[in-house]
Amino acid sequence: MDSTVRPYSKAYDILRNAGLRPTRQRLGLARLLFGDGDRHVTAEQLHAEAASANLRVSLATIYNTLNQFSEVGLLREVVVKPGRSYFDTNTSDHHHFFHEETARLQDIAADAIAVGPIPTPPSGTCVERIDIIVRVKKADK
Amino acid sequence: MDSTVRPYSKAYDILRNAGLRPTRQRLGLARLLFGDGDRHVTAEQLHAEAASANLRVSLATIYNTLNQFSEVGLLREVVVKPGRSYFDTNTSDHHHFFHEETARLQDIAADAIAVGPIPTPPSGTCVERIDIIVRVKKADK
DNA sequence: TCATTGTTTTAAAATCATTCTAAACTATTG
DNA sequence: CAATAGTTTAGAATGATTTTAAAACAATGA
Ligand SMILES: [Mn+2]
Ligand SMILES: [Mn+2]
Ligand SMILES: [Zn+2]
Ligand SMILES: [Zn+2]
Repeated sequence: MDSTVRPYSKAYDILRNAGLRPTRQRLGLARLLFGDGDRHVTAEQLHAEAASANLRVSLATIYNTLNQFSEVGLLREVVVKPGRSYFDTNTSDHHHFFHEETARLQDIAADAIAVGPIPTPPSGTCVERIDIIVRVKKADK
Repeated sequence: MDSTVRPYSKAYDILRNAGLRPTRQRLGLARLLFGDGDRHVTAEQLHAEAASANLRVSLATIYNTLNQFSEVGLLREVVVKPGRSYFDTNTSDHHHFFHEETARLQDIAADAIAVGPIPTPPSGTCVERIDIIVRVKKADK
């Protein structure tokens, strides 16, 4: 609870619960990712942030960690832009604004968009997830 | 109209109307893309299809053409999967099922999903497009 | 505490989709 | 046709991501 006194205890618990070894790199990245509010990060962004925080982590480890965290449900991958993956610390049901110019994602609460019934999925398939992306751009004056 | 007699006349008109020179490559690709119903293709798929149809086109030209067609509104790019771009011959307002296992897209008519009002876009921005992707997977028995 | 063992990290190379370059080719216009 | 601008292409380059294999580390239980 008191992350001033034990700054890694929350990260530690998150990793323990997920069945991942609490290594220095994973603890540091978990703290950056889950320390403070919901986030949408790319691998490069997180890598830069880790460097700023004096956490030495290779880019390969950033990718490994983001993928592992996604596999165990700590993160969710969001696909909005060709050639780049975003990882979302908000794993609950919700949607996104995507700012085309700045390439930033912003959450939309699930209950902020009323979606009617979805057409019956093709036979033999079931719905796994519904993604709604509201692409916005700078309002042209 | 009668593409049996003048097999390229439709493709020719499409290119003329779009202000693109009717080259052999573009005519052939337009015929593959727009010849018969709505399609969702990747660059590699179209390249393979062109080869099967004895149309010699480099992959660079496939990419150039898909991008040019998208710029003039003949195609629309759909982002559903990290690391791969899909191009949709259906440029009208609609949504998609995405089959995770087969990586195939399938149209959902715009009026088949009732979407309530979207939350007000962040200040200074306006909505450019709303993408809904219903991810489906094989129904686990 | 220490040795053992399996896991993780990493630098570096590899991969894959896509774009770029610059030279050869082609459609268009006069 | 000739001249010109637009197009195609092989091959190189790019950029994100993954893989490799060797070194570093965490866990376990004498
Ligand atoms: Mn992934
Ligand atoms: Mn593009
Ligand atoms: Zn989100
Ligand atoms: Zn479509």
